Amino acid sequence: MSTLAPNPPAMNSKKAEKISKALADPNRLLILKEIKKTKDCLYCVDINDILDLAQPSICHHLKQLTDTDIILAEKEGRNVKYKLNNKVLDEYIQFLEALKKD
Amino acid sequence: MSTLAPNPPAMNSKKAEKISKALADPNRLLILKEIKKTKDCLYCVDINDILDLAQPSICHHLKQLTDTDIILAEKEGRNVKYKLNNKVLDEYIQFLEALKKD
DNA sequence: TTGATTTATTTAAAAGTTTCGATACGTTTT
DNA sequence: AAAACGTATCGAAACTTTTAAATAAATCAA
Repeated sequence: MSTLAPNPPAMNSKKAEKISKALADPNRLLILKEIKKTKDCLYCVDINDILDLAQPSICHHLKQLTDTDIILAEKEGRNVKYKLNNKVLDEYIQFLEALKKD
Repeated sequence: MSTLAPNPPAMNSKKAEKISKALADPNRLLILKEIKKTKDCLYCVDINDILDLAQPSICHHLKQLTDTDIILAEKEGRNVKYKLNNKVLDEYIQFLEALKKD
């Protein structure tokens, strides 16, 4: 590991702000809860049954979540499946923990 | 403890959504970081030096944070001092943890 | 009591987000 | 190849949030 080009920190205020924004919506929290329920990954197609929203709106919310990497998308034919990114969620939690520790 | 009137859960999606919203702003994250720096509590008056915002805007941001109880306000003469509410932050973190565990 | 200081509220404009219809794109099925 | 299916993008309307000027309210100092 070079001493001249250190890795950027895993989480910073800018990223934490974006993740907070991604979590700041009831529909997106519902999506995350559904992903949890599946125990593995959730198909985009199934979100239509859960949220009372038009397809472009669901797409928009999924984009907010994937853009922060809090969920990961994987294409499977014409479907897309989503799963939680534990790593990023943990980094966000560490950022929050750091607000209290001193 | 009565079995007929159980306590509401400490954290739920609605509250988590509000806290996420409160955290979803760079100025508010800066306020939280400043509170951490003070090691105890931050005076409202000092936030003017930190944020490049008019006084009513600072007041607005502090209200977003106090409304979720993520910070606690205490009046001291004509000043107000703020400190982090570890309890609520921990409850929020537990909510996030619950999104991954199954 | 008067003036200075600090915080809160009101109002309104600017900026940002959410929503959906229309439509495009990629993949599978027939 | 054509139709069907699932997802993504565009554009515009509705809604929410952020900002600050003006002003009010509360406390302190002279």
